[in-house]
Amino acid sequence: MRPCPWGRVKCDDGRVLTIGRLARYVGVSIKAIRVYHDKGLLPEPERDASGYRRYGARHAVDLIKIRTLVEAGVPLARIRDLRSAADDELRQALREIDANLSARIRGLRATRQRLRDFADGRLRALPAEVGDHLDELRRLGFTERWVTLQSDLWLLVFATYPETASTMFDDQVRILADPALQQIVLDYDQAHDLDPLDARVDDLAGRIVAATRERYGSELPGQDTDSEIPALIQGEVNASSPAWRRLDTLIRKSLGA
Amino acid sequence: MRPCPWGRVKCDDGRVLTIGRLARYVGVSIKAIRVYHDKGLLPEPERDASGYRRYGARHAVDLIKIRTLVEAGVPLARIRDLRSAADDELRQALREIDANLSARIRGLRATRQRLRDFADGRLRALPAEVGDHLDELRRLGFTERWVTLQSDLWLLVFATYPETASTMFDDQVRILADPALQQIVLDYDQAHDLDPLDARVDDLAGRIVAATRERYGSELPGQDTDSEIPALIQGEVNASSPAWRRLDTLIRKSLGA
DNA sequence: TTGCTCCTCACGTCACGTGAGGTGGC
DNA sequence: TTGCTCCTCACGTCACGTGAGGTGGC
Repeated sequence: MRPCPWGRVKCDDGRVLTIGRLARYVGVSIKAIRVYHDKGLLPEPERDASGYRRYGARHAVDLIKIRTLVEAGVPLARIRDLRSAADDELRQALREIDANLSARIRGLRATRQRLRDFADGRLRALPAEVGDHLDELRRLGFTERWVTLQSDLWLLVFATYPETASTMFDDQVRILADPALQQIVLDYDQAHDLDPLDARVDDLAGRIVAATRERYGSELPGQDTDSEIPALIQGEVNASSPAWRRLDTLIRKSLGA
Repeated sequence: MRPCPWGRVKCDDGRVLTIGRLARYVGVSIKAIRVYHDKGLLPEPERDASGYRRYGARHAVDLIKIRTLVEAGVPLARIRDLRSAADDELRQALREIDANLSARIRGLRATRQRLRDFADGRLRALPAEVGDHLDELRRLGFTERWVTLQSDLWLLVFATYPETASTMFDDQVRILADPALQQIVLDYDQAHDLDPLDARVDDLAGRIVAATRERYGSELPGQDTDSEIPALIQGEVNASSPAWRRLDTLIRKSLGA
């Protein structure tokens, strides 16, 4: 190797890099550099006789920092402001950016996993057991409205909570296997068209509360989850029938939820 | 738990979610959903009596897929095209997206490490040894031009190749410690102002080639690196002096590079 | 002279965000 | 009636990309 194989970077006046060389060197576009000038991220260098910008090593180093922050997802305006920030303010900002970056990496990993689930077809069709379950509902005398509702419901639950969906589904299957509980669900379905003030609504609410207490005790499931899915789904159910709406109100009051 | 705590998702006609509910549910903005409609990513649902869009579970599932692909960085136009893609084409696309995602995660990790280096001040000032080295150069009789050149050079190298910069630097220090090699570097510095055709240029080139062969044998360092930094730096050196330019040509020819 | 790089507007793009002005359900 | 959600333009924004039309060095 020659005594100074990397002995060049500057010429006589110390600024030799043209904008194109600087861009290729640091790995950003020429346009990006000009934008950084316009927005005050990178000081404009002096011009040579032809009006060309001439950059020195200092610019290259600054630009590398800027590029790194841009890659980290920091807005250009923020990067500009950080130029004039105090030292500990800068440190604090870098800590935040680091935490942000770490969150984004975790998010991308989750995204990757979800895409693999898609590729595995986990979302293209519901598990076969769900189809069997829907057929079973029809056989048991549930309305088509109820079956469709259940179909869409499980699609959503399996799509958004694949980890716990199977557990929830198995619970439903077991409920349907108990004749007394099955009857309650059938009555829930039929209550759709009742007058909200019909005594049968009150009666059904009482039976549901009792069955729920017996099955789950005082620790109601679905309360500890941080998802808003239960609330959303119940809201949609309520929207479709005044009787169902009143049923929900009564149950909610009794269970103290 | 009530027999059907998540039995709601649809009302009579099967589409109960308004755009706002759907948006909150899936975790995207209302505007984003409307954009996906406009660009053909998500089919427009039917409207209710008020002209409001009413969505079903199918839309929610589709939207979750879209959001996941968007998070993965897939352009909207691409996502739209994938809707009508054949099955194995889709699988191929998902493989590419996965590879892409993996590369982005790696990139973000590298960015994170570089930001930590910045925070540690590894770039704010050069290592102290570099400053000592520059002082040493002045003491040895190098021109200020050479010293400035070296300063900017090491700033760049340490900024872009922190891993190997120290190795390269140590090599330079050892070269300067050898009196014969030191003289060659001094002559390189002085050659800046020679006439390119001066016989001393040819002589210096010969000595550099011999010294390089002796020091590194046939295996020249810097050739195997995938970086274009050496070439860039040499280009800048050459630009500042016709004599240096000719020197580079002669050396290059002799070493067969 | 040719080809390459550079210059400065200026408009385009991508994925939305943000009112402007109006309507519909509890 | 009030407050909330929804509707449709339409323009704004962020970080550049992309010519348009012209100049300068080998």
